[in-house]
Amino acid sequence: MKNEHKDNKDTEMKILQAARQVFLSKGYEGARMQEIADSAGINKALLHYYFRKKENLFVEIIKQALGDFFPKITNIWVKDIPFDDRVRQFIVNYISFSLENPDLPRFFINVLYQKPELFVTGIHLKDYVKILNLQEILDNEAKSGRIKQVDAYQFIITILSLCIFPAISNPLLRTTFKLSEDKFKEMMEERKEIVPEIVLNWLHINNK
Amino acid sequence: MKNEHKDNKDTEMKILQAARQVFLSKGYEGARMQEIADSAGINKALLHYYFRKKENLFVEIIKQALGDFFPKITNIWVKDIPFDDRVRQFIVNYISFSLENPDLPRFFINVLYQKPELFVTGIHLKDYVKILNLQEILDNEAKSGRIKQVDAYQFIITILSLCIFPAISNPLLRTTFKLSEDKFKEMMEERKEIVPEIVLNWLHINNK
DNA sequence: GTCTATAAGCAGATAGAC
DNA sequence: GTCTATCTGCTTATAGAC
Repeated sequence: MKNEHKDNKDTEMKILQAARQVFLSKGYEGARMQEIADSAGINKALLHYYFRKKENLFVEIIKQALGDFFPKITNIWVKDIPFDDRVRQFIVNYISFSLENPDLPRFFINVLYQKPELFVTGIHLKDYVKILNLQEILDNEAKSGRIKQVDAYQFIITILSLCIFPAISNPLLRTTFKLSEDKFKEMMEERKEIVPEIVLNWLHINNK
Repeated sequence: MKNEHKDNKDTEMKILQAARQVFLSKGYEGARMQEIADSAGINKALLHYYFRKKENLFVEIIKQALGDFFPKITNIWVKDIPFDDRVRQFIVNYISFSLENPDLPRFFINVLYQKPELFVTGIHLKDYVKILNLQEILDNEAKSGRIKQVDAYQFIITILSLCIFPAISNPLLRTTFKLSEDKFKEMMEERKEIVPEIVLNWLHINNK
C-alpha cells in the first residue's frame, strides 16, 4: 500500500538525473531512451509514462540546466567588494565551474545550433541576465579613472571565452598539442592566475 | 559511352561536399544519409556504393576538415614581420575565419567528446602543430625584453579562446543577451581591435 | 506506478535491374 | 555508375497485465 502510492517524485528525480547525464554528454540525437532507463534503474515504458516522449524529457533537461548555468554568470557581480577582486573571484570561480561542467556550455551551444526551437520553449529570462547593471559598475569604475571605458558585452564575452573555451576544448586541445591530462590540468590551474591578469591589464591600460 | 565512364570523382566530390555540410551542422548522430543524398542530387544507394557505410564517409569528412582547420593555426607564424604585427594579423584572420566557419571548431569539439576513436583515425599530425617554434619566437622576444616570458600553449590557448568561442557561441550569446544579428556582427568587428589589444597588453606588461 | 510484450516507424545497408 | 525496391535492425512509443 505504502509502496504503491510512494510519490513519483522519487522516480521522476532518478529519471531526470539519468537523462541529464546522457543528454549532456551525447546530445539529443545521440541519446538513447534505453540508456536513460538503464541508468535510472527502470525501463523504457516508465520513461514514457512520465514524460510521454523523448522531446519532452529533453526540454525538461534544458530548463533544469539553464538554472545551473546562467546564475553563475551574473550572481557574483552583486557582492560589494573591490572591483578588481570581484573580477578575479568571478574568473576563478568560472574556470573551476567550467572545468567541472564542460558538458553544460557545450550542450547549450549545440542545442542552439540544432534545436533552437526547444531552447526558447525552456528558457525563462527573468533575472538570468543582469548584464545591465554590469555596465553601470563598469561605467562607475571608468568614471573614477580606475579602468578604461569598456562595453559590458565585450567584457563578459571576453571573460566567458577565456574561461569556457579551454574547458570545452579539453579533448581537442590535448589531442592537438599532445598534452597529458595532468599537464592540461596543471595549465588550467595556472590559468586561474593568468586570465585575471589578462583581463585586468586590459582594463587598466590607457585609462583616462 | 562517355557518360558511362565519366569519372566518379565528380560524383564523389558532390557527395563529400554535401556530407560535409550535413555532418558539420548536424553532427554524426543527427546527420541522415537521405539528406546527404538529396543534397548531393543522388540517392542513398549510391552513397553506399562509394563509401559503404556512414562511418567511413564521416571519417573522410574529418580528414578533409582537419586540413582546413589546423594549418590556419600555425601558418602565419612563419612570416617574417614584426612580432606585434604577426600577433595582430593572426588574430584578425582567425576571428574572420571563425565567424565564417563556426561549424568547424564546434564539429571537432563534439567529435572528440563523442567519437574520439574516429578522430585519431583521420588525423595526420605532420606539420599541423608547429607550436614548438612558436615557443622559440616567444622566447626570443622575451629575451630581448620586448615581452614577458610566456608559455606557448597558454599563449595559443588564450588566442584561440578569444577568437573561436564568440563565433561558436553566436546563437547562445545572442539569445542570452538579446542581441540582434547585426549588433552581434558589429561587436565581432570591434573585437578585431579589442582582442589584439588584450593579448598584446598582456604580453607587454611586467616584462623584464 | 511499474512491468513485459509488441507495435510502428525510420535509418542504414543491400540486391539486383539497367 | 546509377537507379528502384527491399531488407534488417534499431529506437521510439504504446497496449495491456499486474
